[in-house]
Amino acid sequence: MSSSTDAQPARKPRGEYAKTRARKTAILDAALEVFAQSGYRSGSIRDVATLVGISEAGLLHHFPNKVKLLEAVLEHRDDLARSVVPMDAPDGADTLRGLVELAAYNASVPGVVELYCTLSAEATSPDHPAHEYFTRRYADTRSAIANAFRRLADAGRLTIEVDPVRAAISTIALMDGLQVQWLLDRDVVDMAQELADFFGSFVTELRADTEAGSDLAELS
Amino acid sequence: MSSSTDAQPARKPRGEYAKTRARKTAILDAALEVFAQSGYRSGSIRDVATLVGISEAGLLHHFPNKVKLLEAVLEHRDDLARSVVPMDAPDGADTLRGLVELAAYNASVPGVVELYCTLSAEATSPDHPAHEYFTRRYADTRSAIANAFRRLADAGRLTIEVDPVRAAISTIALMDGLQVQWLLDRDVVDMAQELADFFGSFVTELRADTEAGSDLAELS
DNA sequence: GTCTATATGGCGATAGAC
DNA sequence: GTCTATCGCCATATAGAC
Repeated sequence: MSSSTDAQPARKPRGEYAKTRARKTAILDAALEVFAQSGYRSGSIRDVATLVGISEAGLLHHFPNKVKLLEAVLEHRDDLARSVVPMDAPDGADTLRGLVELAAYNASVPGVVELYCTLSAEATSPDHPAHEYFTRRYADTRSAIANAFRRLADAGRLTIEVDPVRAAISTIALMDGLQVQWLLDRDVVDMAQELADFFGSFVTELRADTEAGSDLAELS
Repeated sequence: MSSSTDAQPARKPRGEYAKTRARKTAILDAALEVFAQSGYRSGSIRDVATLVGISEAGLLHHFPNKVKLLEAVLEHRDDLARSVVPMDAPDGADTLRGLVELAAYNASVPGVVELYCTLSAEATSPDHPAHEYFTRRYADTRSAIANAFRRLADAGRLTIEVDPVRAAISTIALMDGLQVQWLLDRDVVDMAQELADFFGSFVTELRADTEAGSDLAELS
């Protein structure tokens, strides 16, 4: 993505590049925190810069403007999520288990959860800079989860007849909605448990295999 | 709530009061639209005033500051929601049906849905002016719906054993999450239908009685 | 009850020194 | 690569005229 190394091939073997990269990830972490707290529109580049300990102009050297910064944060985050959930596993149950694990993991990073809740709501407006991103992201997630349900249905592991796409919609809705309630009152809501129970209500043999996820859940 | 009629009992029978009230509701409607579009933090009093067709100062005559305006909008909206959903009906099924009807009605007022999605996400931050409001509101709604499930369980109308509070949590989560997806892509999601199906998966005899709600759903 | 005018301050972004 | 300084804009809120 970045073009900072395009021109110079192998001259000047200084430690500069590593330093820049460290600074960049520091900025991304800070941006995550600020955007999570205040949303994108109200969160200020100034706050991010202060949190990192540099000036506004210093920050804008690394990310040319606020929108680019947001996009970088979202991409950064998506890489991580993709590593937790095997979205196109041959066994649909693995995907569902991955989602439960993700819910459990999320309970350990409230800042990230806050960012996504706030942003996905904000980005509902068509003129929001992340609107396209979220529209695409939801469509992709929906079809990936629908595929998982389809594979489970083919394997005869669904106890009732369900429309895969609609089951995917409900699954995502449940995950999103649980996050809001969890953020407002963390003692009342166990996101991973509710999600696992939801799956358990129409998928066979998911519960027994999901112990790893349950262990993770106790970290919260 | 308002104190504009407190002092003067019956003197000066002019049309002034009515005019003020009309202006006030016009402001509330505009505020709803602006806050829905941009969220509370980014939505500006200036935009609201412009939309109504008065000046900023003129608006601030009716609502002393931005926070008071937000509170008025939320109260205004809650009155309406309460009139749709019988939260403590003796028959729990009536409450659930009310929720499905509410989901169907919501599909006809995207601005309101947007407001609540954006605000509830924003208000997740403890320092948000509406944080207390949403915390309390979610707790109240949760216990009301839990009561409905409890009554249904007592009447032997639940097909599986469920914890009333957890069922309430999932119900609310589903409703909230469906709203985000619906706002992003209104053709893919039918909020009322998904909610009704969810209830149908463990409540008996809800489907047959809910025709009125289904009719409403087709308005979207 | 509504206006204009203004005080005060935060915002994103740019220019140019080091 | 980071800084200071600054521009131009928009925000909430107040003061005072009409």
